[in-house]
Amino acid sequence: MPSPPKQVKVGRPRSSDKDKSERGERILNAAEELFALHGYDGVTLRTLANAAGVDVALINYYFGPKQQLFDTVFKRRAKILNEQRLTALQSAQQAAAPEVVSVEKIIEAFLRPLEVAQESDDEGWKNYCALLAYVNNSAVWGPVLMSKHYNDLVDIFVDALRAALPGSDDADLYWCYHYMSGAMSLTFANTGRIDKMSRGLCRSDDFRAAYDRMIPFIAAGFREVCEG
Amino acid sequence: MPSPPKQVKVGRPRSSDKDKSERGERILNAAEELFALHGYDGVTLRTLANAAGVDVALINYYFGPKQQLFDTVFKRRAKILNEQRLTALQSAQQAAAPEVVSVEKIIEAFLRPLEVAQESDDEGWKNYCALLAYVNNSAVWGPVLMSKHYNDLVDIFVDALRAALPGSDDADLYWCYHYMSGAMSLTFANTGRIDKMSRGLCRSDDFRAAYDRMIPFIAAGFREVCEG
DNA sequence: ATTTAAATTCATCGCTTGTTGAATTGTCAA
DNA sequence: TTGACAATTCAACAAGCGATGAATTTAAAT
Repeated sequence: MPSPPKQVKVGRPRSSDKDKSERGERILNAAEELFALHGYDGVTLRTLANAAGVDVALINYYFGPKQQLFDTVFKRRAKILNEQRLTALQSAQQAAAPEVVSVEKIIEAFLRPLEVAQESDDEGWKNYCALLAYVNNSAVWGPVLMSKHYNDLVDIFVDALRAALPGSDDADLYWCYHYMSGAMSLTFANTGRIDKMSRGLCRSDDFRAAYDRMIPFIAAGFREVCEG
Repeated sequence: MPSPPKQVKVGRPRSSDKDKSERGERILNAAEELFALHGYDGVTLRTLANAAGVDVALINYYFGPKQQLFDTVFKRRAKILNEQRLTALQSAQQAAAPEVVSVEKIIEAFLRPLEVAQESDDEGWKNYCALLAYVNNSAVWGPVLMSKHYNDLVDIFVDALRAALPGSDDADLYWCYHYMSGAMSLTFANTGRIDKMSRGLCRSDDFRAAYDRMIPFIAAGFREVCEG
């Protein structure tokens, strides 16, 4: 019997073919998911092409070589996350004016956008959080990509923390920020580790539980070290 | 002119050849370093063989397939670290008896072996800490390897924390432990991130600075969430 | 002395890798 | 209606992948 008409057509698709468009986005989404799960070297362009329902060569056509694709994937939501964190901080500052905003509110502005993203129905954010943990903890990617896309935000948040914790040493502030960064990336990476560790009592995907406890935890840490 | 006598001999080496022995260890050490830096898929057996000064086939001869090698590398120092943490906790408990040991002392027992290892002249521990961060933050390896090699220790430390923070909820304890785990793995991963972030004010390899601040930070967090 | 086992190198297997050039088809402006 | 350009598939490239069986040399056991 003849195999079904595969209908794989070469050349530019008709613009009426709706699912033939947004292919760039489909590539980015699949890349985000796969990179988050397997890391840079754990993903082959063919696996990725297959997951995105796209020919291998198209990846290079849109995004250039693999490294550039990785950077593009990482940058995409970094931009969004930065904006959301920034506006959250600014509105907290306005609400507190003329007083300086409290440590809790600053940390809330830092974490809330992640929690909202995770609870949203855009599955991509879950993947991005895992990717963030991968990059943040890598000695190869971390100092490059994190610094490139997040350093400006760090400056702003450290400024706010310095104002909220008057007289504190800058080294203390940066170290505490680093602890927060580590706790944040592991927690929102959603690895399933805490599920096993607690034998099902806590669930990795219960971001509300993670978020609610994390704010007092981190805030108390900052206070203890920076104004103790 | 004739090339210099390469002298690559086949067959079992003379036992007098000192540098020909301990080849298994050399493979493990090189694997530890490379896996920590590039992750599981970022390391090829040929690169590894080259770094260890060994033939490719020897890796399989000693450690079986690649996955098994990875597990062996991870397990090696997990065993040591577990023992050191455990004895540190037990001697803290003896020193505090008949009182229960404080939160600070428990966290100290958890972190101190890492700090000591990092400051030691065994370079391998630095690599292992980075590997730990990689595994801990990976959704693929984390729930498997961390649970396999560290869950027993978690139980013991959570027990101690429960005693130090009477009346606290177990979910609170596990979440706080998770935050500690995240802060620990990023901090000791030594990625160089904080150097860039703080523009040289803090240094990734200043483990003493990281350790000294981390204990009050984490302890205050536990207290706030679990007995607040 | 012989035999058995351990430790090593080498050559090779069948597949997979990232990347690219050429061919094909469609759009859109001149 | 033609010509430039955008979007896509296909086929192929050289290089590299993990794994392994065979050959070789030495050590240890009998």
